[in-house]
Amino acid sequence: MKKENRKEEIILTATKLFKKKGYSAVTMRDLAKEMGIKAASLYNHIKSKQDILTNIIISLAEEFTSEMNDILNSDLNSIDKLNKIIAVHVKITSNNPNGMASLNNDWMHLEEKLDYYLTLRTKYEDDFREIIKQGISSNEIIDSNPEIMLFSMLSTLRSLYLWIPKKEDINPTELANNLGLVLINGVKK
Amino acid sequence: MKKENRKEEIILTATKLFKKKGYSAVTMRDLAKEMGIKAASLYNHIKSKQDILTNIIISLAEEFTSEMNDILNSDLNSIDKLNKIIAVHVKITSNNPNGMASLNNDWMHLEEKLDYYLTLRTKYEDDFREIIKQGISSNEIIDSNPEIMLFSMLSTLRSLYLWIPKKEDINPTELANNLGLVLINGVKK
DNA sequence: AATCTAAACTAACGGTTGTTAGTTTAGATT
DNA sequence: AATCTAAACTAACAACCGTTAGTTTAGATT
Repeated sequence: MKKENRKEEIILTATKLFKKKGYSAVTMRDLAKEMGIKAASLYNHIKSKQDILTNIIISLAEEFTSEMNDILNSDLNSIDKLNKIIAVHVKITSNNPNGMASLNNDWMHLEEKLDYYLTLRTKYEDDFREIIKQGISSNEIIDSNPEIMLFSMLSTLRSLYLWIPKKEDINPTELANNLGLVLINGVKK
Repeated sequence: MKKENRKEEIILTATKLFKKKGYSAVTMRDLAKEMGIKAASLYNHIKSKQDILTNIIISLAEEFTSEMNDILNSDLNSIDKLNKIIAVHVKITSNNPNGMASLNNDWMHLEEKLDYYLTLRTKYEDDFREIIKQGISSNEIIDSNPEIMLFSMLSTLRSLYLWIPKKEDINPTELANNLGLVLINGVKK
């Protein structure tokens, strides 16, 4: 099926445009023009505009869920689990920074799949929080507000999509390491 | 002029809707319905949809600029300057979390004022970066990549708008203190 | 009582939206 | 050579968009 190739091209182009202007501001005519075809032709490959967004977001959300499950099933200590989470965010974001923009900013425009997305997201955050609490119990992490620590780390990781494309010179492994140091050890000497 | 009151009500309502769905997805009819009037009536008070967005974003951006200037003109050491920056973000975001959503997510839909906004933002980031570098020079901050430290702190601070409204029980001063600890000292024991 | 005015209203505009229906094109398969 | 099919096309749709023009309403000022 060549159709799948073309569909992926369309989704990739849409992802780029969604990053720049947001889902709602991108029209099917914008997308078609960027592809060099007419808007109606898009419908030979995709079901709807909605369908494109769903495709972008759900596949990423499921990737995060899968990686989190691997980490939970590992026997790493809490700090190393946090380092692993950081590495996962760097990896997934490096592979598709534009898609991460949609995940972060346009999830509310999902329709049928909105509830499913929210389920995955809540589960991910719960798992993340549990790792932090576990680290506090085992005396690896300071006994401070776990909610604030979760929020701070997750905010930074969710913003990677803005930052990674601007620093193509830095390599993902090195970035994950440096980021781990800053997030886990702080900036103070 | 009573007109100013009504205008502010409209902007406040628009800010709430923009937070929920983004600027492009909110129509003037949505906004009017939320106000309990007809779309055309909005134009007795505001110039255009664009004008509302500009109003929301530019006033916030100028507030940040002004606060940053105060910090630069202070004689605090670098770590205390960082703590001050954190407190400023918590304060401004607490006062207008919905507006911060527009600042973060809809700035690209500014038209005439886009260049001005970008000038303010770049200046703010440059000043922030310079404080970090100064802290490295004076041996207060670890000699790690300042770009990564800037990115990490700024990401967390820019995400406060998502978090503050969900935690109304926490007081702003306490939040700023805890956040300062986490961002500056890290989470590791 | 007559006048003014802020703020709502109705009606409509030209343009844009996502999408469908039906048609054409050109290369691959029989 | 005849047939099939993926993928483009043109044309059009009903709905919705931001905005303007002109009118009505009701309370305050003269």
